[in-house]
Amino acid sequence: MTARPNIARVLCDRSGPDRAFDYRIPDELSAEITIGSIVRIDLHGRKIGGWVKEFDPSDALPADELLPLRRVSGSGPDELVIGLAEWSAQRWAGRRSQFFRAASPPRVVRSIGTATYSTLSPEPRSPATTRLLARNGGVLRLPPTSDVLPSLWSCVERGPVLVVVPGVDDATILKSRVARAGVTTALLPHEWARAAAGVDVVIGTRTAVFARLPELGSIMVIDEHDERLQSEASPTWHAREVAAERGRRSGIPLILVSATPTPEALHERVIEAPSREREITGWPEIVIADLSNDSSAPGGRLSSTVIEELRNPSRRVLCVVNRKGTSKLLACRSCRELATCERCESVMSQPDDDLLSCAKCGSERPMTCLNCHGMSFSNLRPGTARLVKELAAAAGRPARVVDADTEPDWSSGPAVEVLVGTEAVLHRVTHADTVVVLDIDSEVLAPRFRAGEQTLSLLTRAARLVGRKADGGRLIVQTRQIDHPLLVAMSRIAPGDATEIERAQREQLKLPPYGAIAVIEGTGAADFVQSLPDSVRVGGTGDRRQVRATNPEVLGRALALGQRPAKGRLRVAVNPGR
DNA sequence: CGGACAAGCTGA
DNA sequence: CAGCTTGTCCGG
Repeated sequence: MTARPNIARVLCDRSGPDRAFDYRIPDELSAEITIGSIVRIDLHGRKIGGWVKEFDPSDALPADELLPLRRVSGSGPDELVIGLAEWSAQRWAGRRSQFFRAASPPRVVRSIGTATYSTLSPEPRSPATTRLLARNGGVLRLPPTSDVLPSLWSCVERGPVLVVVPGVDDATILKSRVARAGVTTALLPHEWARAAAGVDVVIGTRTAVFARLPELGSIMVIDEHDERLQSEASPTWHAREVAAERGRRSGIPLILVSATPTPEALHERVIEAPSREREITGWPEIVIADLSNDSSAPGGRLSSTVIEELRNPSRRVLCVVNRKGTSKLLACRSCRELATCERCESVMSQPDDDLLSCAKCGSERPMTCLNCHGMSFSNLRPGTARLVKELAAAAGRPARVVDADTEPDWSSGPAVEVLVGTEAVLHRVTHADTVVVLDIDSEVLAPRFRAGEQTLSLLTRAARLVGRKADGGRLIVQTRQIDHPLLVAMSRIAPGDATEIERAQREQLKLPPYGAIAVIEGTGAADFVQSLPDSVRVGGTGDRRQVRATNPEVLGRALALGQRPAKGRLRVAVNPGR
């Protein structure tokens, strides 16, 4: 143990400067303070929180010229995680305090308990994962219906594992399965202190990648292709990339698990793919339905393949409609009747809390449903409302929209309802016999560089919902581009080929991971990009600019040098998801 | 972010 | 030129 520190360099929390200031450590606090401690400080006459990130820095003022620390509030991230947070702030051009907060417990932790490791090493294990671990990690391509548990057990054999999953529900389910096997676990962020003390398996969503852990044998990122692993808000940090950096810093392997790995995952990594036979049995039947020369559809939105499926009353069919357009329709929450105008029958909007108004003729009425006198309305996308009628007519059985307000269960009547929803429905409904993707083209052709990646992610999600072909699972994908290579590869159950198509395209266009992009938005965008060094290339006009660099490190360093406007808005999104 | 202070604006 | 508003700077 070195001499007691006299000075603490503290990074400020919340608003204010994203800067660190030095404080004198009073004698009575020196015993309990550590690097990462969460402390209270005085700054400019205000009491604020912060993190100790360094002791006795060489460029500090003499201790007697500094203000004293007020108190130590509790435990925070350790040195490894602090380094990871600082690296992330640079990589995604965000505030350090934001990442430090992600690395801190949700509630004050006064003391960290003792480790609870078990000596169990459960079976069965995954030989492919064991091989990857021996080669310092890589990509495990696992068909969507395959269980990840054997892979996790392979990791557990090596020591404590950090498992990052996309959704909160994924985390809770996995945690209970792991606990049932007699292996000790901690679920983040709630069990931050338990994880910091030491358990066999730490599970959480993307922020868990910043968890403080006393020792670690490996890291797993499950469903690496899932968009939820990336923050939608700026800074647009991605848990996969942070996990990779954490693995590098700790010298431990990272296992990326996905049925359809992204180009970022495949980049410079060893890949373990399933046998052709396991691949085929691990996916549902995938049918590509041609919409381009199929006239059986009224309105041209349903192919004969889909209509046939809809007419089979024993099959639970879930139709996914892609998000398109932003205008909204109001539908009664109780009877689902659309809010239409009594005079001109056009749709009505809701200018304030208790009034409906007609956009066409201007007439107004209270928020009441004409059909059932219900007083509560929900928003529908115009496409969805019309589509429900079309689908019900084609199916000869009722169709119902599933959104945030409706129960996701199938009706138990003589004929099962057809369910309809936007992509979010794939997270709400847990099982179906068939998923119909009504318009994959709007996904494949979307004007974003991740369009292909997101298409594959959607298909993987849908595949998991219907299950294996042997169990009746079927995935019908409607398209007007029957020859699209991505769709052809998927219909042949060759996700390896599909991910390779996507990877090669990114490489050719120098898009991530073969280059780095930042999207700069806001009134300060023009001035900001002008102030950047020559190491980056800038494009775009007005309040929306793009910055490109050869790699994320160069981009991060350049963005850190940019002049942020004193006033006006600026959003910097590095390698954004959307 | 928000307090401090300096530079600009207004009205008698 | 006092009294107020607006802008810019900076914090240990």
